Order: sequence, then structure tokens, then C-alpha cells
Amino acid sequence: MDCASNWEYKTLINELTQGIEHTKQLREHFHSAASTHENQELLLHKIFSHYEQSLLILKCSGSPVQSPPALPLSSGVIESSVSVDGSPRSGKKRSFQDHQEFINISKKRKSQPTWTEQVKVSAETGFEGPTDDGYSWRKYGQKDILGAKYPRSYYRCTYRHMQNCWATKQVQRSDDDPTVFEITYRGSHNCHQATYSALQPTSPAEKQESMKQANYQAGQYSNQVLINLKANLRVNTDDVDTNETACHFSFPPTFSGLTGGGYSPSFVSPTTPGSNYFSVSSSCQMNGFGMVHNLHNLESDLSDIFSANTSTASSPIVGKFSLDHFELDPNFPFNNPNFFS
DNA sequence: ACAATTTGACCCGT
DNA sequence: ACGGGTCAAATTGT
Repeated sequence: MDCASNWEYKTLINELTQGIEHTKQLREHFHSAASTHENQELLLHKIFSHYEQSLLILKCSGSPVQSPPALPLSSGVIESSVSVDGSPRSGKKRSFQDHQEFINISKKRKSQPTWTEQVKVSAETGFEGPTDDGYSWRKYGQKDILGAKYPRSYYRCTYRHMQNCWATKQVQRSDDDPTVFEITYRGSHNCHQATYSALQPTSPAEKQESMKQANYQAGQYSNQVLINLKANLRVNTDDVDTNETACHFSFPPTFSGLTGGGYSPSFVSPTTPGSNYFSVSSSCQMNGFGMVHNLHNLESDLSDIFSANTSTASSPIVGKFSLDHFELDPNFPFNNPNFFS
């Protein structure tokens, strides 16, 4: 069994196992007087996600290069033996050891799962697209790309050093449509910031992050918005090229009720009203900026907002969408051999 | 003061 | 040699 197949196998087992666990929890919730509707919905969402991830893996098992997006598992892509972990380098010159390690990393990164998604932003519609995969990203570079109008931004997982998580992503604004950003993800998250912190941030860092992000999002989403999301969310699988699959999540232009800005964190915020704390973070990490900003400022706003969104999270995770607000398109071509291939 | 971002330099692959 | 990806010091933000 090669590395990719092994990864798929482990991921599949993990997804199914977690599905069982969450189903058990849901059953207990049904018999618990203390259980809230929100918790039940959250569990339901997670179960749905597990099934969907499993399905994706099975459907794509013949195409080991591309992986289901951003499963927060230890994929073993970058082993812990790699010691390029932020230890201070002496000057610009890298030691021989570092050099050797870098070579190893480069080789491994070549085999890392890579996929691209497109996220659309527009003044009329507000933010369109998944922007919260529950992961937080830190920008570490920006480059002007030959032939591209806009620079490419490079992000790595905030927890690279803390949790040895080597997931990265690149954000490239489309030349053709400046409101479209292509996000290329590379590598899977080893960290536990998404799946687990969504319910209960465990580490101090996560709690701190949660507190930070909580300040941004208090009470700013309406149920109507989320209902609209549910009604209109679609997943397109038009390939951007032969090697990568683009997931273009189109949200309806119905966010006019939103005001105020803010990240949508990947955790449960006690200040979030209603039952959508998790769903919101997963399905729509928007700021409602489209309505409150002048078109005049669109250019800079898009970059700023998108940067904010991407630096906190972006979502390749189809399965992390709330059951409330995400439904698979009946025409979703799971059988398309190019999907994730 | 600490954390995040910016940006020029460095390194590797082609 | 060139382009893309990453590093890390400097800068900016909270």
C-alpha cells in the first residue's frame, strides 16, 4: 500500500469511526434533558461530514494524488523527524543539516495532496464562498507572479511549530475576474484546531484564539441568511486544469441583512445567538462587507477582507459545511473521475 | 509587549 | 538565468 492509499485508508477508517462516535453521542443527546438543539444539530452536522468525507475518499480512491480537502488528520506527509520547525537560523546562510532537511521537505511536499478552490467576492453579493475551514493561517510571503496581474500570497498553518502542522495555502487573485480568488491548498492539517476546537478548544492557544475570534462575530448573522445559504449553495467541479479540481462555492446575493465585520471562528461562541454558531463558521465566514462598503473601496476591501478571511480560515472542506446550510448538489458528479484527481 | 504582516533576500527546481 | 516558494528582519497592529 503506497503512502497515498494508506492515507486514504486511514482517513476513511477515521471518518467512519468518528461517525460512529458522533452517532452514539447524538443518541445520548436525544435521551438527555440537558441536551440542546444546538448540540444535536452540531453532532448531526459532524455525522454528515464524516459520511461525506468517507464517500469522497471512496469515490476518489483511484486517484491518490489529490486528497479530500483538509482532513485534520495526521497524514504523515511531513514526519516529525523534520526539524525545520522554526528553530532560529544563523543568518541567511543555512547549515548543511538544514539544507539536507530542506531537500527532504521539498521531496515530501511534492507528494503532498494539493487542490485548488475558487472563492468569489463581489460588491453586489458580498462574500461568496467558503472561508472557514476552522483553520487559522499565517501569511508568510507574497510574490508577484509572472504574467499575473495580482501577487500571490502564501499562508501556512498558524500551528506549524506548535503542532508540527505543515499545511499551506496560496491565494491568487484571478486575472480574468478580480472578484475570484483561487486558493491552492497543499498538505493536510496535522493540527487539531479545526475539528476539535469547533466544539471545545482544548489548548490554551486555541482558547486564546477562540476568545479573540469571539470578539469579532457576536451576533451578526441572521437565520435568513443561513436559510438562503442552504437553498443556494452549490458545488461545482469544473476543473481549473487537468490536475486540480476547483470547488467554486457560490453563495446567493442575499446577505444584505448582514452588518458589521468579523471572522467566523471555528468554535462555539457563547455570544453567538441561535443555533448556528458552528454552521456559520463553516459555511460562511463573511463579513457582510459587500453591503456596508462603497464600491469605491472594493479593490482594497477585497484584499483586506479576503486576507482576513484567509488568515483565519478558508474552507476546502466540503464536509465541514453545516447540514443546515450545506446540501450536496444532486448533480454533484461524484463519479467524475477527475474529481480530486 | 506580543502577535501578525510586509517585504527583500535567499534557495531550489527547471 | 529565471521564476516560484520560503525565510526572517523590519514594520505594523492590537
